[in-house]
Amino acid sequence: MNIERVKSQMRKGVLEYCILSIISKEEVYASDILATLKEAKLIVVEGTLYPLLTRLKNDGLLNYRWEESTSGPPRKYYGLTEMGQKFLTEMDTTWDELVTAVTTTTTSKTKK
Amino acid sequence: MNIERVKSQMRKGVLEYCILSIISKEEVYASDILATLKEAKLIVVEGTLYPLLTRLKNDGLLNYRWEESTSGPPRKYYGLTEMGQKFLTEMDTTWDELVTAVTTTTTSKTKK
DNA sequence: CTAAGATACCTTGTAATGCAAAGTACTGGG
DNA sequence: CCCAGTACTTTGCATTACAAGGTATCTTAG
Repeated sequence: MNIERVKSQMRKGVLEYCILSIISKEEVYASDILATLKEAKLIVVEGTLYPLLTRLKNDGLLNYRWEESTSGPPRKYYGLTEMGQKFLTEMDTTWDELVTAVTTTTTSKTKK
Repeated sequence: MNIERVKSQMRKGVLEYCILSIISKEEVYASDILATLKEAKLIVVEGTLYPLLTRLKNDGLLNYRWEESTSGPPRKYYGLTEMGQKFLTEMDTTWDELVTAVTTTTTSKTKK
């Protein structure tokens, strides 16, 4: 047990949320997402992101289009589907509730 | 993919944190913890909690003492060890950082 | 044309762990 | 003695983040 494992653990729970949120702002491809997450100190590696994007796409939350690049192979630009947007809204609520729940738990007075 | 799975997913990440926090306030036994989490809308079941408590104990973050009950089998009352308290402090920081990171990610303007 | 390097996407194997469900054990009432 | 209630434990399964390695495309240098 170490603090790194805990951080990773906490990250897991909000990864999908953050990714959907990033994609909702503009069409991006994998490296953009990695960069944005890194900026926010949410470290994620390729091996985590790609399968996750595929999963979200298979669930109908995302779609993508290929776009040529001037410096390498074509990229998959992801966008939110209507369903994805609806889902993101629900996740906003879920996140708020979680923050409230944690705050309650970690700050409430002893009862008895 | 459904919103319930996402909630469950998010919950996972903060479970240990919340449990340590609850125990830090007073010595409690499993059912107390379940009740407190339930109040905060963090649904957890026995099969999740018990192994987790055992893990935290094996990691030296918790200790416990048996206490007789007037209405059933004896109870394990858990308390934080010194190491557990230190760990909890780190988790406080980790949680704050995560909230900041998510807030940043989900509210930041489009860059480019 | 070829080789090398950069970029981008994908796959495989592993370990961790939340959860459902079932099991064990202690207590007191009828 | 049996049953209901309480408390703790165990087993099997499914999910999934991550590390590591693989494949494919494009550009540039020679």
